[in-house]
Amino acid sequence: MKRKVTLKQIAKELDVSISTVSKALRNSVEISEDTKQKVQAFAKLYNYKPNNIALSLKNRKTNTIGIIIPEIVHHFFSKVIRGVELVANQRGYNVIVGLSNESFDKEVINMDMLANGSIDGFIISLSKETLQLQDYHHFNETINQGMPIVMFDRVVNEIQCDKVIVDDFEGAKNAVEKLIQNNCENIALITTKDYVSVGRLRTQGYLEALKNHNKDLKSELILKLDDNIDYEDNLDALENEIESLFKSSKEIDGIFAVNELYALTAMRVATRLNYKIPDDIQVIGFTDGVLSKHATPSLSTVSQHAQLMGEKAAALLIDKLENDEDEESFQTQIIASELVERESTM
Amino acid sequence: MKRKVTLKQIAKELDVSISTVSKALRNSVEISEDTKQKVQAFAKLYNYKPNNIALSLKNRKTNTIGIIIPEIVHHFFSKVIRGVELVANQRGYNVIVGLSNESFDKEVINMDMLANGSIDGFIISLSKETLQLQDYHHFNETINQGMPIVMFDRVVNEIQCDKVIVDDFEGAKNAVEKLIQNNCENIALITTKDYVSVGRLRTQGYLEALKNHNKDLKSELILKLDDNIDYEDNLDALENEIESLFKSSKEIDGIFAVNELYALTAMRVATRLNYKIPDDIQVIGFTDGVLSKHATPSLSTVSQHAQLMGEKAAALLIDKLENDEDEESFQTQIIASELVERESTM
DNA sequence: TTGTACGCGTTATCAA
DNA sequence: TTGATAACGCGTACAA
Repeated sequence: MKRKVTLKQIAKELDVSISTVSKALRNSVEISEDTKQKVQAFAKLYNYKPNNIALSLKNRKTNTIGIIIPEIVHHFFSKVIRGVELVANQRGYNVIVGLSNESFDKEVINMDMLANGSIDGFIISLSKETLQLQDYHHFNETINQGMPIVMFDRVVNEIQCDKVIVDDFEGAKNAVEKLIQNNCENIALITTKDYVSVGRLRTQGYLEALKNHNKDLKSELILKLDDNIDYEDNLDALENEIESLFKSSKEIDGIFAVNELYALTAMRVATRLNYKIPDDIQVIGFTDGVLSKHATPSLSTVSQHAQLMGEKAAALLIDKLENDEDEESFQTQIIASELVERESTM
Repeated sequence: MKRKVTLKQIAKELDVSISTVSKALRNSVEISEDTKQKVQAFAKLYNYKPNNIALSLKNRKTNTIGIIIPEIVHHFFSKVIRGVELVANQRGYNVIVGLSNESFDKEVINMDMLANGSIDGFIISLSKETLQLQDYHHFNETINQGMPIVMFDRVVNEIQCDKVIVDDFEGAKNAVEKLIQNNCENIALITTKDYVSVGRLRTQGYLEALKNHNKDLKSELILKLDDNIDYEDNLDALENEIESLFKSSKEIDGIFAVNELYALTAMRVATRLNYKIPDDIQVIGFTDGVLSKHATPSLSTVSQHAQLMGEKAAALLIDKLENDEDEESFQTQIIASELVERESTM
């Protein structure tokens, strides 16, 4: 087992100084051809590679970016990571992943672990708990220490940084207008409580669409679910909620749901109640997930272009890292959503 | 914007030496209570945290582990990451993620990027291309340089290291025996070409189950698909292949598929051909994915316990990292798979 | 009780 | 053309 070889070892072996070796390997003109050849050959033989940690310390630059997300077993977030990784790698950066698991404390701990020199900047989507507590001190502290942050998807006005978001409002509005176009008269909304920013915006998009088409807002058509409950492990509860919705208003002929699970479950409940999709009821969800495509009938969705969000976030961050001029200007990039029509709409 | 504070700055500010500060912060008995208090108060005020990079360099230990996977937008792999991250964080490690994207070259590049000091050890699942090329030099080099590797799921005998795998053979055998128990007479197998180790083992499990129950092997019941084709973007092609299978042998009443997509598509094709599931045909897939649970009918699967694999892999790696005694003994941990029965079987 | 010196691996600057 | 030195930030053995 041969340990990793260092400049020092090469220098000793060849009986030259460390700095000569360093220069020779970087092809400095200061060094004679002879020495260069000798050193380079030796280095190649022993597969010398500079130690990244030493370089990071010296350059005060790790070439690593940290991404903190609430959950990784989720298509949206894993696609974002894929996008981040793609751009990061292209530009010579590594990606270190931290999971907050929707917990404020874990978010803080993870950031603390990384903020002490391990990375050059953060890409973050807020945990639900953080959104509820509205405690953003850890972000502001990090930013104050000169470490740039790019937030995506779940963002918040209180934090001054670059942001990448999807046009939740427009996406929702377009989806609902599509349903209206398709002659839906009573469009239900299945959404989350308001503290999750994206849920709120999508709800507003729904309202706006109704307003634009002079449709009355009927409160019995809106189902606000507690996003803290993991309905994935509790499908019965979710089905019951949705069934109540159907029963409280028998004329529902369209559904817009702010996530995949709600939309899918709505389809299942509707089918069980003998509605035909899309003839009796049309459904659109807001998601980048895979379930929609494989559902029967397949579910029309508002696609969020998660991977693109990741790519943009990484590009934004790296641009900031590599532009020394620390102009304190922040931008918010908005990714256009896209309505993907499948069998659940006409 | 206050930059991160260092020992040096604190020392200067308080007019003591750097080492005094260092010792005071670590509560050394060498330092007077007075000085300690003063230093600690100051450090707290300025939120001093030791620089990880400097520590890594000094200790030649990064407390970071690298995980290289073929693909992140995939439930199996993201669950593995979740498991790795869970254990790593508990034990004070960070996780840096590299994606090979099923490419040999990217696998090598990613490992090179990380192997030069950035991490203490690797957790890896081989890319398809690596499995095909059977070129494992980069792993052996890494191991020879004293960096431990733990491989999971897609492993290979040629590499001497710790491994975590699911009992693909047993899992497949049990699944097929379940179908036999449920009175299936003609059980088809939808699998991949043999270079992917897990596909091969699952195929062998199928064969073994038939043999154990004195069933003849009918080659027309076995469909071997090219795993290099991304059927997710090419569902029609997949459906055609499977439809041919059905047509070449009309008596199929059971299907075992080595992944979720194959199983799901088989169900869809069967339904289209007017088979009733599970009455006419029963189906079992091998997967940890979400599609199975939400499919109609829901799909029975052999669960791989991906998160547990990640946890075990991380524990194995960290154990090795923290046991200085470099006994060269490698173990292979086998995770028991579990048959999850849903509506596609009786 | 405090401070000095050294080393982790690298590069840049300056001296020889 | 080559080498010595300092610096990045930290911890520790040893000296004062």
